[in-house]
Amino acid sequence: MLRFQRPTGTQDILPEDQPYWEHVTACAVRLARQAGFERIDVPIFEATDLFARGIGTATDVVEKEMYTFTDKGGDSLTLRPEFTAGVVRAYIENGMHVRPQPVKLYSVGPVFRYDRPQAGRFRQFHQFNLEILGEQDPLADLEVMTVIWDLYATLGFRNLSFQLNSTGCPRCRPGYVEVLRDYYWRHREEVCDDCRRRMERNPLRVLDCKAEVCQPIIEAAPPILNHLCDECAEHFARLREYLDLLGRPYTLNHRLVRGLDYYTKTVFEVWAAGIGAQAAVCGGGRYDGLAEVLGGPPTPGVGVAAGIERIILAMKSQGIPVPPLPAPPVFLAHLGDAARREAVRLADALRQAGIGVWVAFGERGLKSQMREADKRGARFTVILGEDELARGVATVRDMAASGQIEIPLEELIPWLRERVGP
RNA sequence: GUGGGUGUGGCCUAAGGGUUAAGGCACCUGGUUGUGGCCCAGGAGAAUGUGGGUUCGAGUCCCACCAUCCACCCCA
Repeated sequence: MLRFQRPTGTQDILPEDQPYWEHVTACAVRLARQAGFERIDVPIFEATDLFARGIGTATDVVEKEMYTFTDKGGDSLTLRPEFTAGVVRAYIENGMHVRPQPVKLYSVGPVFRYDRPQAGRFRQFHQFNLEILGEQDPLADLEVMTVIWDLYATLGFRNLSFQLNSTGCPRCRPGYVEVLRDYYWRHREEVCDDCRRRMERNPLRVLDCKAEVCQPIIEAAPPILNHLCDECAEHFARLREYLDLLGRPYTLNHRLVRGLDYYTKTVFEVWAAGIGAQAAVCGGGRYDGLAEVLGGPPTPGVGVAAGIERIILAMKSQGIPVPPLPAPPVFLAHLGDAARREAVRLADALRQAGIGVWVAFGERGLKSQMREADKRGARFTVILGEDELARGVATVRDMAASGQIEIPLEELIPWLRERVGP
């Protein structure tokens, strides 16, 4: 009977899964750097109010998914449910508006949401995050999209679906919301209870409703794209023009509205098949009003967050392979006290020389040590016994070829370095 | 927060209400002096999620709780 187990919705990422994590994050970081993004690390917890104001009090994330606690000083803190609010806070707090604009930042790490876990959904999960701050050019929108796009392509994905929409800005959205309200008012008897409530609190979200009865209503609803102001329409048109220029296929989805309040203009998600009902592997968009809401100078911004667990799930489901992590190529077996002392010295010298070594522990028979060498996947097993010691040599066995030769101890390092060296 | 499925060694699986809960994988040790994989032998490892109840008797039936999985909601 286990005394302790991991908290609900968390997971242990075991060694056998690490090749996926290593590969995904390494690819993501490489692509981000290549496009000029610099790394920023922000705290895992922040003032609760930062998220409440940044994400929006009417959102599910803030209403019911935050891990909030009071610390010993009486401050209300919250484990970050996303990166953007913290990154924008850091931009403001560190006066990054005086740097050459825009500032392009990436982050990787855990985020936390109190949800009921299910396939592809966890309470602690990990995101790879990109933000471009201080730039209103739709080229910035394009760039976060293409870096993410290239990440999926580099990883080897096929059949991903890019969903794109524009949700307007404070100038045009209120007008559209009115049009939508009128429309829903006329259909108030036909839509679900949730949507009647949504019309009051968070009108755009009705477009996202999955209820059967609402589907025909949504289909016939006035699309927001017909109600964008000139600026938003122009922005969206240029973004689409660039996407077409690059030949990046996407699906216009006028129902895509996103759960966070801060989005303006561009919103997008990428969906993957085969990972359960939670198909979104990333989501993002533009948030031109966020910096001001957080007390900073007016600063346009656009960003994206990719869920690493979901990427890995989708890779496994699609059978996408990842390179193995390097393990020590040399296993050092020893027999007897004197040989063990020499083995300790030798292992130290090999590692100093940059050669990875696994040294056998304990006093065991050679058979046992050979079995271990095999399981550890060593390319060479170096055997040091009394015999070898007396003659100043080591037996080196090539595990795959099943052949072995003796090498004088003083030649061992160069001999191995030549074959497995750094 | 709601609904459904599932809980037997580390993992997978067996046990028609009736002996000391069986097997496979993995793990460890041997199979002549110091040699891995295949094979063989042996070993260690579980009071069957927890607590009640029904019964002469419960891994098996009932209830509750917990955990987990899937789905709703929402999202990464």
